[in-house]
Amino acid sequence: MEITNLEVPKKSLNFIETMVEQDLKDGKNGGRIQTRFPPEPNGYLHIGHAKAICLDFGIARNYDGICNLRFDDTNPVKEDVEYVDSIMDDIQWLGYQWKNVYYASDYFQQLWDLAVELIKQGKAYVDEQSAETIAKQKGTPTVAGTESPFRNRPIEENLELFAKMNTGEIAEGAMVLRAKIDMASSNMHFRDPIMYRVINSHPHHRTGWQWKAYPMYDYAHGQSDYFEGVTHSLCTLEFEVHRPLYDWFIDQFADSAYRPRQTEFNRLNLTYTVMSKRKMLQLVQEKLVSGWDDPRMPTICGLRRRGYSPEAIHNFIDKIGYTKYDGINDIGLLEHAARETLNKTAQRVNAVINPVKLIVTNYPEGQVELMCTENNPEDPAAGSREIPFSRELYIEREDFMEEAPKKFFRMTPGQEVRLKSAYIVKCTGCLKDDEGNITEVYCEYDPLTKSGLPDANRKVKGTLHWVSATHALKAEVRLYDRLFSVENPSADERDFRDLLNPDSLKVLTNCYVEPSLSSAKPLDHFQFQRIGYFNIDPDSTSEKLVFNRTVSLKDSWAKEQSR
RNA sequence: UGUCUUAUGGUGUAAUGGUAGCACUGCAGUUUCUGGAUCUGCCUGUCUAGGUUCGAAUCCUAGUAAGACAACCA
Repeated sequence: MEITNLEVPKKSLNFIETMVEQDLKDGKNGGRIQTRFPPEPNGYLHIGHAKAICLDFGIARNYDGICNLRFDDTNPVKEDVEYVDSIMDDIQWLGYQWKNVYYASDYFQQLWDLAVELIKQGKAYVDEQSAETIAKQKGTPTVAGTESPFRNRPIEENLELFAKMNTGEIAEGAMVLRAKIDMASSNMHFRDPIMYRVINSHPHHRTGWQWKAYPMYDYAHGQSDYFEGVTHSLCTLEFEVHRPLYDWFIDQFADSAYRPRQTEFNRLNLTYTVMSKRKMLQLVQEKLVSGWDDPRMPTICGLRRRGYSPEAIHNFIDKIGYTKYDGINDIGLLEHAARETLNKTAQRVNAVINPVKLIVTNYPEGQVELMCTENNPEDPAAGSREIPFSRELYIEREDFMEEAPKKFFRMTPGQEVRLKSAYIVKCTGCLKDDEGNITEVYCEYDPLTKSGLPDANRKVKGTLHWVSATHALKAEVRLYDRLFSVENPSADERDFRDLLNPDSLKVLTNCYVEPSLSSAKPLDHFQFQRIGYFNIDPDSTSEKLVFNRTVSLKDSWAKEQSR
């Protein structure tokens, strides 16, 4: 008998999926589903874009549709090919493939022709007023605007001037083309919006100096959607007020029942993070971070370098959902998604990041034993490996206390602890230098408690990680923490640069890791046992290993201590 | 004194007129050769006031609060 998955609860749909399914049911647009991801190539993609990418590409994937990548490159002043390449890399790294790559600049001629058409219909005009005057005439949300004196100039004159706007004869800022709609509209975007402006100071990254007049977003975006056959144009909430204009432009030219439809969802806000391109660019340019891929940045490349896997990011995006409520997500949820994903996949290794020497005084000098240890207790298929044990080891400095509180289950004189995958040892004391710093810790091992032997099953409160002093590899470890010290930097009145967390990066240069790590490659991720998840930084070389901390393990002892 | 949008535990998100659920966080416990992970339990919520209905988080009205919109940016 066929077993159905009746017990598996159906994941509830978000409001956009609900709409898509309804459209499909209604046979809208011939049952076609087409989305697009429309970045402007003026910056690197961040986790907020990942949310949009997962929606745009995910809808297409789940409903048998297509998703195109379209660069919204209508402003040559800000855009650059550098960004085009990184954007494509990041999308693919997230696991998506577009059907086609398009550029709004592909449509410059088509858009131009349509604008000419609009002028001929008397629905657009060339305005010669300054930007300031136009802004002043726009009125305010509660006060109607006033009409431009150029609003009713003859169609022939408009056509002539519009042509000149693109030849270089007209100075930048001297003229614009405006749609003639309604200067008294309660929607500010209807007060004769600008369709074209002159830019002749910058070449376009694809069309060079060919165009001098460039279309504005409201005109270009919707028409591009229309040209391509987009059915669902998904964007963030701040474009809600633009939607009537989006529809207006399409209504001017549509020649069939097909209509792209814009739907807005909430953008991603994260605590202890800024998500604005402008602020991120400032952090990079002012060298407050090491670059767009600084592991503290919320950029996709930053998260990648930090050690986040695409799965971890998908896991996070799945948890936060899509709604119309503009809230702020706890970055702890992103960190949780990383732990949850990495826990199942990360190879466990021993690394001591703040070392103190531990000498097993009754262990034969010169002897080395290879201890067998699991690669990942969460994944039996991950197998096991051997790690060398010897008389002189390194353990974490914090794992020893000369005078310890009752609940300290680690190394302290007279107390037994387990050295993971090796022996149970009893601490016998320590050596201090003249200033009272602990330089060596001593213990004795019980040969009958080697892992795997019956006596090893003895209950011991604490288990410590360790590396063999002579076999360990020296490494640099970069401990990253939240970039900002306040929960919502964007809502803070102070300059966001004054809100940076001074402890967001700590570099530890005197660390030791187990020898198996010699073959690790950049971006390989690991769990440093009892410490956290780490990956290999691209700066790493075979002479000098460099690790980044992705996220720490939950630490209930630290919590206990901070009470 | 405009237009548009939103309001469910501390945070995010479900419930599509019919028992307010899930995740994160927090707390307590279980278990453990990672003070991790696992497992269990607990705390905490429908903005307010009316209305429609046998029945409202859901529909209607009015308030309140929050956000977006007045770039030759996207």
